[in-house]
Amino acid sequence: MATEVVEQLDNAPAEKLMAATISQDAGFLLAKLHAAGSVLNNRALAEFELKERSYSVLALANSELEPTQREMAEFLSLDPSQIVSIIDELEKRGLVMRAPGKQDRRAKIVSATAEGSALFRQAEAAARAAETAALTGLSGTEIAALKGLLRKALWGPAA
Amino acid sequence: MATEVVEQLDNAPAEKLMAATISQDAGFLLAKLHAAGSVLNNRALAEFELKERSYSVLALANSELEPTQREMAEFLSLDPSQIVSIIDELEKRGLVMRAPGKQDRRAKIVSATAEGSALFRQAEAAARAAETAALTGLSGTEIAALKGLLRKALWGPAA
DNA sequence: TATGGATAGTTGAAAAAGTCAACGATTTAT
DNA sequence: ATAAATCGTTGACTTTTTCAACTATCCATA
Repeated sequence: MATEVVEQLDNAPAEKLMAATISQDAGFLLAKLHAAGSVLNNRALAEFELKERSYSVLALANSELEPTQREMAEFLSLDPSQIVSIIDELEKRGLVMRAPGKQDRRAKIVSATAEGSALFRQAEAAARAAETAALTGLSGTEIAALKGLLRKALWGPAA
Repeated sequence: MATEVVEQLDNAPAEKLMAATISQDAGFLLAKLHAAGSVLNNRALAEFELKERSYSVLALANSELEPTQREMAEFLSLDPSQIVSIIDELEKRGLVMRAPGKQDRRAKIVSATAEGSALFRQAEAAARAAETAALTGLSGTEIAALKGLLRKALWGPAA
C-alpha cells in the first residue's frame, strides 16, 4: 500500500533563501506563486490539449461578453499577434469562431462553438482543481481574501 | 503648467471583460498583476541596466546567505543554465563574484562585490518605488496582507 | 463627400527566454 | 575502489515575446 502523497508545491528543498530581502518583494512573490501555479495548471490542461493561454482565450470566447481580439489581447496582457495564432489554432480545432464586429467590421468577435463550450466546461473543472492544489497552504477564506486583494490591486474597489 | 499625471496601472480602457469568469481565477489574477508590475519594475531598473531577473540574482548575491547557483535557480524558478548567463554578465560588470563552495567544491557561491552592493542599494530603492506604483490601489495594510498571503501560499505558515 | 489619420487584425522577422541533453569535475554511497 | 549522483557549464533546439509593416475599415473634418 503506497503512502498517499498529496500533490503540493515543492517547498521541500532547502528554502534557506526565504530569508533574503527579496522574499518581501511583491513582484517576486507574485512571479514565484504564478510560476508554481502555472506548472500545475498546464499539467491539468494538457489533457485537453490546452495551455494557460489558450484556456484563457477559450474562457473569454465562452463568455457572453462578445470580446474582440484586441480586447482579449489587452485583457490577457498579450500582443495582438499572439492572440491571432492562439485563435487560429482554436478555430482550426473547431472550438471557437470569428465573426465580424457588428458596429466595427475591422474587429472580430470571438465566440466558442458548442464543442468549445463543452471542452471549456471540462477544462474549467480541471483548472479549478489545479488552483486548489496550488493554494493548498491557504484556507478558503484566505483564498477569497487573496483574490479580492489581487482584483482590487488591478481594478480598484470597483472590482 | 502640465497637469500632474500619476503613474498608474492602465485600467482605463474598457475593462468590460472583468465580468468574465476567468477574472475569478487566481492564476489569471497573479499573471495579470505580475505582468503589470513587471513593466513598472523593469522600467525602474533599466536605469541601472538591470532587469527583474538580474536584479533578483543580485539581491540574493547581496545577502549574507551565501547562495549557490543551484539554490538561486530553485528559488527563482529558473533553469540552472539561465542562472549561468545572468551571473556571467553580472560578473563581467564587476557586480558579483563566484567562489567555490566550502564543503562542496562543485558548487559555486555567488556574492556581491562592493560595487554590486552599492548598485543594489540604489536599484532596491527604485524597485520599492515601482512596487508602490504597481500596488497603488491597495492601502499599506492591504499590501502587507497580500504579501503575507502570498508567502503563506508558497511556504506555509512558517513564512 | 473626400481625404487624412487612426485603429483592428494579420504576417513575418528578429530577439529573448525557456527546455533539455550531454559533459567534466567532484561528491556520496556501496 | 568503484558506481551513481550532483554542480556548473555548454550548445542545440523550441517557444515566447516584440515589433514593424501591410490591408481593410472607421472616424473626423474640411
